[in-house]
Amino acid sequence: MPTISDVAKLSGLSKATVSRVINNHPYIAKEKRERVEKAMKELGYVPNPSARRLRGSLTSTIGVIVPRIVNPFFSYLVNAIEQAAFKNNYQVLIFQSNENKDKEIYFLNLLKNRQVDGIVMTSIENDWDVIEPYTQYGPIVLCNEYLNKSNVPMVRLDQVKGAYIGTKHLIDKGHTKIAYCTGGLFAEDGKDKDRNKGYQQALEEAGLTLNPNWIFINKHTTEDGKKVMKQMMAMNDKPTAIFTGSDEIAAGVIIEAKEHGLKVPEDIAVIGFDDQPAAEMMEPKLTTIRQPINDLGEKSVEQLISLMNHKEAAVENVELPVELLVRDST
Amino acid sequence: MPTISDVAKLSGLSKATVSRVINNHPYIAKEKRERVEKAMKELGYVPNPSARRLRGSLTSTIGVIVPRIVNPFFSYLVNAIEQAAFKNNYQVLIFQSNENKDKEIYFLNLLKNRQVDGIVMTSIENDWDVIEPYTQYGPIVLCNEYLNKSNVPMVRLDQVKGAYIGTKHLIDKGHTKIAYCTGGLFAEDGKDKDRNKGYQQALEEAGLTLNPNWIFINKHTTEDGKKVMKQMMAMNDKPTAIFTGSDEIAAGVIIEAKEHGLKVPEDIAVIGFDDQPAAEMMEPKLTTIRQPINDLGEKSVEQLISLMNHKEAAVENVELPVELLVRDST
DNA sequence: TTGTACGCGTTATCAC
DNA sequence: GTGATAACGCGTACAA
Repeated sequence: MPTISDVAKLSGLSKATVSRVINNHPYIAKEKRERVEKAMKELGYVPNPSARRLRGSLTSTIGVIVPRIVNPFFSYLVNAIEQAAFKNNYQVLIFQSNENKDKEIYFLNLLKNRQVDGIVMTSIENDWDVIEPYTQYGPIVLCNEYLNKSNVPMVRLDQVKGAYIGTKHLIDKGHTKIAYCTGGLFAEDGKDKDRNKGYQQALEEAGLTLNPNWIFINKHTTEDGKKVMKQMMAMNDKPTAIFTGSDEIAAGVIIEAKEHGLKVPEDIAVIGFDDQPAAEMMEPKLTTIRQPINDLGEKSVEQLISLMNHKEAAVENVELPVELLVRDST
Repeated sequence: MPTISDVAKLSGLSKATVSRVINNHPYIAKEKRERVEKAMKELGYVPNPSARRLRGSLTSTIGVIVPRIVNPFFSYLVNAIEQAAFKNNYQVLIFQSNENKDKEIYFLNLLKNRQVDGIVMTSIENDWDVIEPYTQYGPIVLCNEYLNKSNVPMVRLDQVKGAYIGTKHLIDKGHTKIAYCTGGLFAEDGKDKDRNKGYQQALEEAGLTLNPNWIFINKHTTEDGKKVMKQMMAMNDKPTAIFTGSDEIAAGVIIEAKEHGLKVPEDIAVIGFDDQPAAEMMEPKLTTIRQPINDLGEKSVEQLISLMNHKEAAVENVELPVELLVRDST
């Protein structure tokens, strides 16, 4: 592994000059620049990022923290971020927090140590109070997450509207008994609170009252969806439609419904969330809410880069629109 | 960002002693060790990985190169690798090559620069001749890839058997006209050559002759699957079954078949590959070949770690078994 | 058992 | 325009 000194020696110039060539400084004699470049090529020289970082210069590297990479939503988001970063000559480090607080802290420390110039967080495990101190070492952008603190840049989706248009769509189809799944606890304040609001808003507007029996909390997976369907079938007063909160849950609901001879959407209408690839593979094809994942990634990177370049760039909050995709399950 | 000197100052000891504490050296007085630990906590000290790497010590970091993270096969594989690495106190850096040769080289250079101690490659874009030189800087393990060079550790699946048991299953079901999709060119030597072999072997054993019209090359996506189905319908002599090579392609075939009123498996039997989550969500549920992705990741990491620890550990080639999952599409 | 001093590869400062 | 040189934070040989 050749170093800058090797290049200097081979080209018969000083380390300083070589460094200047590497970093595109002005005022270098054409002839010397070429000698350096030739030497670099000859030795297969590559600058050592550790040394650069240690020296204090920027690293052209940003980090992305995701909870679980196997979740398609996040793998698509990571991809979008990676593409956008690459366009801007940034390299991406991907971290999986596994919803673990300690791992999250570990990754944030990479900011402290200049391993990365900035971080995109697509989930938050720790309280903001413990994350906040890290912002002094470099910018942190919240992507798809949302906090009631004012000084954090956030890029996110209009979740209220997502749940609202989904529920509204079911109402427009004539449904009045609409079940609802949430990944959280259906609390005023907490996970998925925006979606809860959208759901309730649509109900209210239509003059429908919320039936607590039809609210399913802490649901995430296809298995959860199956369980939900089982529970609904055991009810005396059964819902005729369900807003599931994710395509996975929707899949479980549909599988279980068919298992028992129920027809979708005739007996039970189902609406998903995310528009994952599987949504189109199901039978019936799933009506769902599409989230502009690519925009989400792009805006986050833009935001981060501008923050990295001008320390005091305006902290901007971006809210992206979601979209209803009507297919065959409603 | 406090440094080792700050800790030394605060604890009233030397940098050397602090360093020893950090690295768990023997022969440190209990009392001093505690003073150091107290100081570290007090300052929120975290060692700077760049400095460590520069100094030449190992980094407890391994890199994983994947072609596209949005491909569920790879996101699950990355997850498996990450979990296994974490268990062994290794950190994982994930790189997406996007099937780009230059990006691959860029990542391999991180090995040269000691950014990572070793690399798991789950795909290979460049010729081995250009990758090989990098092995002198640290171990490279091929995971799910396969090369006819003897000195590279490889952990992979028995693809011959995968295609064989899939095709055999269709034959056992009474099919004699079995189409086949490959991601490659159906050449003797090249991408997917093992699967090609398995397919042909099963055919031969059953005394069936291969019909070139039923071989579809360069297929990868759900869209490709739809096209394949269209092509098959336009044939005079139509296959009654198809080995698709991936669950995505299988999904496309099934969607298109149903679109045209064909019944699966009565009119056309379909078998996938991978056992992705979507396989169970489809209607009919997809018969497919399950690959032991977790084992694949675990073995690769094991292999890599043993190579990193004992320079001259035995280069081991592991071949993992695949499994047929019979569901409703055949 | 502890401390001193050097070097890892790079870039910025200063002097020429 | 170019070249010495110090400094970034750390780990280790050597000395004590």
